[in-house]
Amino acid sequence: MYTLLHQDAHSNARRGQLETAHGTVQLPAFMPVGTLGTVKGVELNQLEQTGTEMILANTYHLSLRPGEEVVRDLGGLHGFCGWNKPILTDSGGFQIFSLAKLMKIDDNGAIFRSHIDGAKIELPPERSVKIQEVLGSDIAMVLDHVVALPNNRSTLEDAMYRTIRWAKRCRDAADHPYQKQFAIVQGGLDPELRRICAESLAELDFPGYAIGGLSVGETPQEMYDALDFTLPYLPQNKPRYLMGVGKPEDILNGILRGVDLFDCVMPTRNGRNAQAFTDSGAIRLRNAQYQRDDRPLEEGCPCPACRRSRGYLRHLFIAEEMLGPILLTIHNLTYYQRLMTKARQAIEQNRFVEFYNKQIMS
RNA sequence: GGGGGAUUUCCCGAGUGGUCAAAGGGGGCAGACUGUAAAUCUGUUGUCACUGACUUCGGAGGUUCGAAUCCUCCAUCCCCCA
Repeated sequence: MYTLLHQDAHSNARRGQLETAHGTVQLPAFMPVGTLGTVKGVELNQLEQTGTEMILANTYHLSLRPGEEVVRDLGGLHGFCGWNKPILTDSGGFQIFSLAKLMKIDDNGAIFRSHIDGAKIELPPERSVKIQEVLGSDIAMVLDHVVALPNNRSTLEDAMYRTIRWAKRCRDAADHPYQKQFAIVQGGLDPELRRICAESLAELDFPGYAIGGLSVGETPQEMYDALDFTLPYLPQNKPRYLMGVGKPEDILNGILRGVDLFDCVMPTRNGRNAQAFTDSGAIRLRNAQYQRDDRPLEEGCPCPACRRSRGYLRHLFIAEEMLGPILLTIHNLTYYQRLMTKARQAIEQNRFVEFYNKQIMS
């Protein structure tokens, strides 16, 4: 399912391809987040025009609402939401972190209090696998135990070993004609824990590997260091996915170190919150300085937002018009996908380091 | 003509003797957002020489150690009776 097309001559950056039941994804790739089966505010044709090839949806959230059987009866995740390209589902592991206040965990699994109606939701690894199979995503993630950083070693260690145990259970429970399962490396910022986790999971021979438990409170440099001491222990011939990351510079740092796949809410959420990404930095459109700014967000950007002036886009946000969040989300996704396209080209030409330096400087 | 009620910081509005530069909204300004409980949240919003001082609660005067708060007159607006 993974093909390494080209290895950059001067860095660990790799140009690859990921084949799934719903199409091929060019790597490195960025997946917009569509937790509930929709990339918030963006129609499918618009999403395709941003250059998006794969999106992410969420097991926990879709299981609560509308329920995985409903999704199955409406054509599976692809038919349900209308996106006929690759979809990856996260396992609910991130909710163990983000909904920690509503969650209890033991070795059997996570137990949530539904954030919608308070109902008790049991999520052992086997159930996460089953939900994802019923949803019918192309790639399913194992249920992992995500903990916040910084954290003490015993907590990190427990979460890491539990993640390995759960990965085995997920693999054993998996039974689907085309869905592939990715394992997730935990271990916080501890090199030894990361190595043990990566090596243990590698032995289980998953079709892909993710690095999880990052961008949860540590500094960017700590995250980059964690990549440096984790990636060497992951198989070269399998795709590597850095979960939940990130800012454009984080993504470039990931690619530089050999990451193939990313996802993050940042372009969509920040777009809804009036922040636009550009090569010259983020633009906070609500700021007064843009009131009479007649320039587009980014010169030469083909997205629909950039057919308007910054002043107009600001007006949409100040007036709380829904078009503002929609346009800015599309712009940010266009920006992210353009960045990925340029990164892929740079790798092919063995010029990724040069490209990286240029992007980081600006 | 007589009686009653109002006038608060950009707006609405709370505040009836000190703990009031004055609650709470709104608006403004700024910031955050990394496998989405997020079209959300946070800070700030009289001036300055800013751990202090000064100016401010329709206007003017007065009572008091002390007034947005009490008294007098004036201005403007609203309601009721003629």
